[in-house]
Amino acid sequence: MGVSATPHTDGSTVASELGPAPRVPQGERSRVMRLRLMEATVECLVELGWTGTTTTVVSQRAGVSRGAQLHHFPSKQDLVVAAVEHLTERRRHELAQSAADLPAEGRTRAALDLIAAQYVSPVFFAALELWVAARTDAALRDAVVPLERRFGRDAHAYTVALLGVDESRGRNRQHVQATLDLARGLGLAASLTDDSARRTSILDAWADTLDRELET
Amino acid sequence: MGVSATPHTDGSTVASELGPAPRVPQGERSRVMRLRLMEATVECLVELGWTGTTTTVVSQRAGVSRGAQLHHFPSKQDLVVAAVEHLTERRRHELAQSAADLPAEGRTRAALDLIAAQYVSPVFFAALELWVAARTDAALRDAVVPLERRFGRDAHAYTVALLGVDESRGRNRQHVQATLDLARGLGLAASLTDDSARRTSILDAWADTLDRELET
DNA sequence: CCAGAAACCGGCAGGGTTGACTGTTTCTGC
DNA sequence: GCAGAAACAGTCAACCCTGCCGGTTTCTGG
Repeated sequence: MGVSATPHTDGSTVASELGPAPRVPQGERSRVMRLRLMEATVECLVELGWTGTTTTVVSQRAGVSRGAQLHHFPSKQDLVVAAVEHLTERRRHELAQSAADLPAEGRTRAALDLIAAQYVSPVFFAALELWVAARTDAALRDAVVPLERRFGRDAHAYTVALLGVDESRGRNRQHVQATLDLARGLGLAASLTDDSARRTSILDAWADTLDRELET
Repeated sequence: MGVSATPHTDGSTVASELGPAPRVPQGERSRVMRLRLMEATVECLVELGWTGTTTTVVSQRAGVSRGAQLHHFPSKQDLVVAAVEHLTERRRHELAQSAADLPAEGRTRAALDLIAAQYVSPVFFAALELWVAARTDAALRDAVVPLERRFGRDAHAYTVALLGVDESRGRNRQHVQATLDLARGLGLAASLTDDSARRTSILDAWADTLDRELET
């Protein structure tokens, strides 16, 4: 056979050759692999939905062999639960990050935009897939409910801070919760059709309402 | 419930036995079969979710042979699309039916209960499954979007009538839409955990707000 | 340097879903 | 009453998803 070209390395260059062994510690390799798989899972949820998120597709998209995948996540349950936790962390992170400084003028309206943005985003759509799938999947539900509860608390606290309201006064607490539930409803609507104009109009009115209804 | 008819056999009963030919016209038989299949599809969506709604399970639940099912709905697409239309009709029907007479006292709050009830119900959960699945399924989306749009219009008109508002005034239109989106968000939340107490509290506050914000 | 462990690989079997196919029964029009 | 059409029944092949398996490579501790 052609002894000639095509030695595996083909790096027929001089000597040095790079240390053939990058020498990556196992803990790090494992961490990266798991992260890649969880990220790919979330991507699949966004683009293909819950039904389209199969272990095979996830491993392909992550560029991970099926064997390696099964090594890190023995069952699909394990993978999905890890992905849910990962996703929740991402949502909480995006939440904290978006706490930009708001203008004094029209602060409420600007805050509503920040909040609504959390619910009109790929990350929310992925969570929505999990949320709906969990309704009829006991195991998934057990994983989703507590995480969502925690996220809900964070979102609530975040909204309170953004709007600068005193929760103990009047019905401020209810108004904040209504704001979040409204945002969820708007996000759900946005998942099928782009209705940003309608949404803007509703939020405009809602901001004025809040300014009148919130007790300071 | 009790699936009546099932005239199979095993009726080892006495004599008379069969009225030899019930003589049911084909059009009627076909209509009944299709209806049974569509109903079973909706039931499966509610209880098993989109993923669990397989053609096999549907045919079993409907008490229809696989052959007959495939005769009426050649592909799963056909079945689901028909079920979506059927479901939309049911939703519109429930809508119209629930227009009970409201007390003059606390009319707004009572109206909100009627509206919210539309979004905290098995029928809504079935629609939710379809809604979410349609996000990543082009064919399903084409079937769902126009129907949902029409239902949205009906729901809007219904809400306007219930609340007795003049849409042309001020931001009444936005407030009505916000009410519906809020209801959607509450329904979504209710699909995972029973939070009726929280929901009641929010609606209480929202009723008062509406009474103040709606321009007469 | 060398066991042993962990990470990684690709193929395979079992189970399930879909839709097509061949018959059989029931109705319709003449 | 009789063809022909529609409704109905049950099975089968192709396909996909999941999880397991033996084997290989890479790292870790001594």
